[in-house]
Amino acid sequence: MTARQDPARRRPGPRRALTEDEILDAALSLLDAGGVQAASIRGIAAQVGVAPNAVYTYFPDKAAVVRALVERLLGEVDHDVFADRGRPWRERVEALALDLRAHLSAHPGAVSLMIGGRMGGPHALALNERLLELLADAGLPPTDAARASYLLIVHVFGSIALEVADPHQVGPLPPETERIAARRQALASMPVERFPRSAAAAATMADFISTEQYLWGLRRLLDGLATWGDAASTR
Amino acid sequence: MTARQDPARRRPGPRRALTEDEILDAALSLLDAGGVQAASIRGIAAQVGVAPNAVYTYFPDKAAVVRALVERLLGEVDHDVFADRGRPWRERVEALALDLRAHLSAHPGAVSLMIGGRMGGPHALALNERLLELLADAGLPPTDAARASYLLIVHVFGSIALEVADPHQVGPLPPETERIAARRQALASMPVERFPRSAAAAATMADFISTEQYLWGLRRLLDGLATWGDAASTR
DNA sequence: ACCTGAACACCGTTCAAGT
DNA sequence: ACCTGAACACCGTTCAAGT
Repeated sequence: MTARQDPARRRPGPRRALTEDEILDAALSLLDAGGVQAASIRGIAAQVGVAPNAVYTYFPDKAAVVRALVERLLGEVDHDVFADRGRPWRERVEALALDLRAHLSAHPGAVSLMIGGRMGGPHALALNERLLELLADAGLPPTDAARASYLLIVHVFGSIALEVADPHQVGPLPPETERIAARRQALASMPVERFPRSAAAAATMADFISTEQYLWGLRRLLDGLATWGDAASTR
Repeated sequence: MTARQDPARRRPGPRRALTEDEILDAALSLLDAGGVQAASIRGIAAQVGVAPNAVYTYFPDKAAVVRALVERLLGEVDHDVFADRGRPWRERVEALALDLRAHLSAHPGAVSLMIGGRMGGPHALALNERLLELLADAGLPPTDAARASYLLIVHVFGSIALEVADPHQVGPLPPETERIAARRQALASMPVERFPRSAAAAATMADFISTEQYLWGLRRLLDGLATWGDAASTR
């Protein structure tokens, strides 16, 4: 994804005016400011002060830019917060989940890009590796750890994807208090007679801090893994 | 989303040449054949034999077409398979989850459209209502049912989103055997020394039928809900 | 009311040319 | 090797005009 040239033999022409990182900086700032559609090749080029097609000197196509950007964001996750083997494994999973969520929510526009691709770069794999180590520490045999890690990944990315799924807004997620107010307002348009339970559920959920629901789900999931692990060990 | 005209007072001009459903048919066939980018307003118009801007007589903008399409797909889910209150609630949840998965996997291109929006139409709400009824039957108090239903929705849509996340392919998902072969082939490019656990996990998971992993995760999740429900009832 | 042709302001990507 | 201008084949959407 990175170094294309070995810094030896590069004879003619000007040195490159840009770095791949500068291009990704521009892409990310456009993504944050204007959402997915604002992060165009032409927009990036304009931002870094270059002709649109110059970007193709650094990346073969737009998909490569997106992959590199996703990789960079995943690389920002701090592994230390859940690498501490002294703490209970459930706490470590929660720390990882919260850290991932914090990083992804900071760039709502990037979430759909992550889900849209395969997330198979080195940083993605490194995170997966840590999660599998963690589940091995928890006592899960390798096959179960594999399944459990995938389940956890689905929860983390699925939760955040549904959370940021609001095409109206661009830019950073508004503070939680504003989002509660917006949800409450949306309730008014819900036909209560036809969908009484959904209306009641929406009214209840509107007040939840999103992080609360995220962690609640994660804990139910960990409960499921634990009971099943226990059942397996007594089999 | 539908009827814009009451069939009274419509005096001048030609009767409308199309129906909203014909437009959605075209959108869906393009989506299935060529993925999200093929389902363009211009493509739809060409498919139904009309100028691009004629579509705007039926829908205010592309987002409205997408919303209507999502609603239609969600409306195709058969409520009977999980409405039977005689069966155990876990079986009913599994039936719903499998049915939803079958419908969504039939149109891989539509998955990102569903996650990208709010899914707040009548059919989406009707499904949510059924799920909440089901969880109430299971004995969950309303607040817990609300949280649990959201958790289940995250699992269903998150699983399918990650599953179809392969921008290379368009059209229907290949049969499971082909996908296993593809996953096995992708393993070759994984750096085993750097990511031993991920490599082993990928090797294991490659052989799993996806439906198997989907149901495995769902059951862990239901286990978590059950233990927690029990704990709550003994509180 | 519904459809059309033409246009506007965008895309991603390619190609030939300059240095 | 890197960048440019120009072009190609697309988008979604709007507008004035026809019936």
